[in-house]
Amino acid sequence: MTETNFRCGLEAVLAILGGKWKPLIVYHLASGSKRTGQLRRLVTNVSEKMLIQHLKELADDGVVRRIDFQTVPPHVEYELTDFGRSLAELLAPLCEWGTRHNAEVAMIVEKRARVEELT
Amino acid sequence: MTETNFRCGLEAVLAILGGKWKPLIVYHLASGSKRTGQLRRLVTNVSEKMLIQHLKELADDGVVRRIDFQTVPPHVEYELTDFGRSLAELLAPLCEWGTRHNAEVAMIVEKRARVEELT
DNA sequence: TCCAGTACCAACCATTTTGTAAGTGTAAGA
DNA sequence: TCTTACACTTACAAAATGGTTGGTACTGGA
Repeated sequence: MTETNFRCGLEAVLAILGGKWKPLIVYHLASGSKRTGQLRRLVTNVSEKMLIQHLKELADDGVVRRIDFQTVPPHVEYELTDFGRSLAELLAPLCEWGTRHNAEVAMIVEKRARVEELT
Repeated sequence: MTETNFRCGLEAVLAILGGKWKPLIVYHLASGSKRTGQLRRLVTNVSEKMLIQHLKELADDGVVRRIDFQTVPPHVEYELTDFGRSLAELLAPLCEWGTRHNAEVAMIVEKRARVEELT
């Protein structure tokens, strides 16, 4: 069995958080456990299906913990594990950068939209 | 025209670096300008087509600068802009985390591969 | 009795992303 | 003369990811 080897540490992080929604899910869980519906409202544009799927993958990978309160209607909460928290800590500087450069990035996104309209 | 609004700074970062290969491209350019072939060899598993495409997008977004030496055969180098460098700085802690947790992540990846074999 | 709420599933479909292959032009070297 | 190298393009195909819809079960409230 060949050992998985990453060229650099970044590949390892991307292997865990590389999904489209995963960084945002982990980010929102950094402030405390959340129910599925809460996450659905917090994560912009995510569909229910993809939220559930990525949560499942994050749980399988040991990044989040799923807590089923065994009630009806169902009450489920997701929280970060220690492993997940260590990942969430990495996201803080990204958030700060994004907040500082919000205007620049917004311009870039709008410029892309304009270019797309022309093609 | 509606203004692009991000729910959090992380969305802004993902809007720029969210492509599959973009974080790795920016990471490798952090150590200095590179030619296309060099990047191809450094970025694990990337196809030529996707490398070129993501480089183009990063150049369009002002993250990298493309330098054409106007020779034959062609000699082109890519380097980070100041904007790109500020992004690359964000990746350093991710690399460190990934290096520290290399073994854990490798196990996760291998466990996924085993689960996939069973389904 | 009916409806809302919750969390999730499965089937099917759509979209996006990626990969492969063949091609371009031209200087330099074999 | 032919081949190699470079960087990139285009067309087509494949794979991956994502979205929609209808469904499940069951308590509690209207």
